[in-house]
Amino acid sequence: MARNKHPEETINLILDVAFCRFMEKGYEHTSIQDIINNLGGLSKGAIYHHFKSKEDILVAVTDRMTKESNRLLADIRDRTDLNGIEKLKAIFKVSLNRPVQEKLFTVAPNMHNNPKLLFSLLKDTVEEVAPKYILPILKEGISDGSIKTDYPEELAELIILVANVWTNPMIFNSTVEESYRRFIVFGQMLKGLGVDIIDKEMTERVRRLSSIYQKNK
Amino acid sequence: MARNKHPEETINLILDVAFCRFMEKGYEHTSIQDIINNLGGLSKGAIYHHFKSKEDILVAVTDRMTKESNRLLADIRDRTDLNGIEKLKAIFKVSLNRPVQEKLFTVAPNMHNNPKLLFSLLKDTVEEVAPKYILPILKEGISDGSIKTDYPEELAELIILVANVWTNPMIFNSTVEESYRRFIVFGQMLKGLGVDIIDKEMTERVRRLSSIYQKNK
DNA sequence: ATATACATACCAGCATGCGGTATTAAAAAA
DNA sequence: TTTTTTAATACCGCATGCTGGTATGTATAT
Repeated sequence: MARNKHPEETINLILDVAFCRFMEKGYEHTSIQDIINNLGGLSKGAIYHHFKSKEDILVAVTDRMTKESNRLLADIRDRTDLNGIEKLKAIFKVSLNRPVQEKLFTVAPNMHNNPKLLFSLLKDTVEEVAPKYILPILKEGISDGSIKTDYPEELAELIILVANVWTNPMIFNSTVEESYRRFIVFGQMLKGLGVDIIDKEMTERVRRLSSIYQKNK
Repeated sequence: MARNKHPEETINLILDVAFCRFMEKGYEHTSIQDIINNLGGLSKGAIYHHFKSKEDILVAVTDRMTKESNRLLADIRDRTDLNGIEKLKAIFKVSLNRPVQEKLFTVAPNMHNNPKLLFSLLKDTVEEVAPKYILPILKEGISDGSIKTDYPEELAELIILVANVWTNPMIFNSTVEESYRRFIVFGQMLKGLGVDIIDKEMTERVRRLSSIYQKNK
């Protein structure tokens, strides 16, 4: 294949293919050759020109995954028309409704094959999402009186970790009803911590999302 | 090396070495050869005689890790001198005080290198510990009136997952004070869910445990 | 005698390294 | 402006060493 005038296209192609392979077969069971075979003519040299290792590809893939999701969170965080607790509620509402979520479910990744990718996302949740997006919102909520806690840092971690991990059917497989009940208990947990934001519309949305996921499994 | 009259010793030796290597270098970065080199003369044939694959070794290692901990839980679950909520409290008290916990901290395993091992433990927590040990206790608590919830299955998962994962410094690195605050927020969460079992003695124990871990890191 | 507990030799597949080539953009020369 | 030079980039594909795993051999315990 001839040299590409726009190498970013090549990089994106590699990431696209790698993402799909990782999701379908898992990171560990995807070989570089496997990626190459789905690259449409590109070779091993191309990959190692743009990425320094297989792991480097994984990092790039996960970065791309979290980046757009985090942009969404940043938008809500920086709004001025909502108070703290309203922003928190908005985050969950938007997260549940973004199309990417359905798209991801359609690819139906089985995180059981992907401990490495899973852990990257876990790490991102605690080390990036919690302090950069949830914590500022909680602090704002404390200021404006809509949220009460003595430990905003820890509360931010707990909330987003439980939401992103435990209620995630890609990680902990569950039936539609189990997902639904998990989300309800999650809501009770939040309420018990003084953050009452989960409403019927959201729990129903979880039911729908979960059934979409089940169908594509 | 000649044939061993007690093959279980060989098995245990392999598991001991593998455990250490996995903890130090991570499962993925530990090669079979690496294990062999620390086996004192044993060869590849020995390993593949007792274990069918590298992954099989990992499973055996994690099984050995969880087995004794689960026995502890079973003992409490089957006691007749405590009601539901007292058993739950006993579980956390005992878990925090067992010597194995300190021993494990002394090896100071870094779960960041071990997504696969971590995920095994995660899976065990949700699929074994929650339904087999925590759930029966919750149900007993519902019967005797000491615990109230409409979703005992999910509550069991949530409680033990947050306890085992989020408050675990081996997984989510944290300072002594952060560990302490996490555990307090965990206690608040439980209280909010109608399970008030975390007392001062336990939070102080967390502080001590965490400082032991920090020292050995 | 035979099943068990290992040892040894070997294999296919893997990630990665690397010498080489084609293409492009930029600078220099015309 | 056009042409030539230069150097950096994009890519190729085989070589290499290591990996998990297997096949087969051998000695020992029962």
